[in-house]
Amino acid sequence: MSKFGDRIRELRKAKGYSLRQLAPLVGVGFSYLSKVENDKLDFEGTASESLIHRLADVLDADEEELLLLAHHVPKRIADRILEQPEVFRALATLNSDQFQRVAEQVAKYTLRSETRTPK
Amino acid sequence: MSKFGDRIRELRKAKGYSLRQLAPLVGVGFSYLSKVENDKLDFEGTASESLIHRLADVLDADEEELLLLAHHVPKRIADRILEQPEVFRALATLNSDQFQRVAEQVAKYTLRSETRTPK
DNA sequence: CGATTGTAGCAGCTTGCAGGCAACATATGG
DNA sequence: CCATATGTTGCCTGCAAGCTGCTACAATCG
Repeated sequence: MSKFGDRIRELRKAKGYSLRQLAPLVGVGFSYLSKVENDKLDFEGTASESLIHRLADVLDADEEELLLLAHHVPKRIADRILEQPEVFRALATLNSDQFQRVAEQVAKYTLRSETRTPK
Repeated sequence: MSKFGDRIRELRKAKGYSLRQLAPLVGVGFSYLSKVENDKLDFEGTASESLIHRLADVLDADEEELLLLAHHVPKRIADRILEQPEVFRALATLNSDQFQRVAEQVAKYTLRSETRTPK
């Protein structure tokens, strides 16, 4: 269940790259990329944030999505947490129902701004 | 402006420990502790999460508070983010007003459960 | 004064992360 | 069948984080 690796492979194929083609574009060896895609890294863990950044760039992907799949907290979110720790600490304490309601409120605000720029 | 170091010193003094007394209790050298308190570490960065954990333990402090002061995202919060990424991504996108309103809703829920256990 | 405390510099050392390399297997097309 | 492109895997290495462990020195205080 390595969603991250699967997603990378998906994106790579969508661009028609082989491992050996993509590797130099993101500045690593092709064998390392294979391990990343199959979650077979020597150590316990995932690709570095900087590699994910380059991958997102070259593959025209959503960097935050990739970071999250690789179990990294994106900086944009981390910064907010460090600015307003109490809010996030409280948020993490809520039960599912309460959290769900907060999520709905957040969704409302988000929808509103998306509605202003329709296709 | 090293809030973290200052807080550690505060907690240590409150317990009446000297650097040389506290150091063995958390398993590091006293000179290293001094550097931690003064934010004068050889490298760019902060104390490790494991050291912060032991400090919180020995000093009877709030581990999450210390982690946040040291610019680490506590696991409990990180886990929530990885479970519900979309919510947190949206949350980080809100402007100050919107965020403020969400914060108030969260605070309400939190207050309610605190009210059930009065002093 | 002498003992304790904190500050600071510097030379290591250990571990884990990040990635390279070479050999191998597999597949595909002519 | 061969040649070439592709993906997989094991081992090996470089480097930086996060310390240790001195040493020396200044400040404080009883």
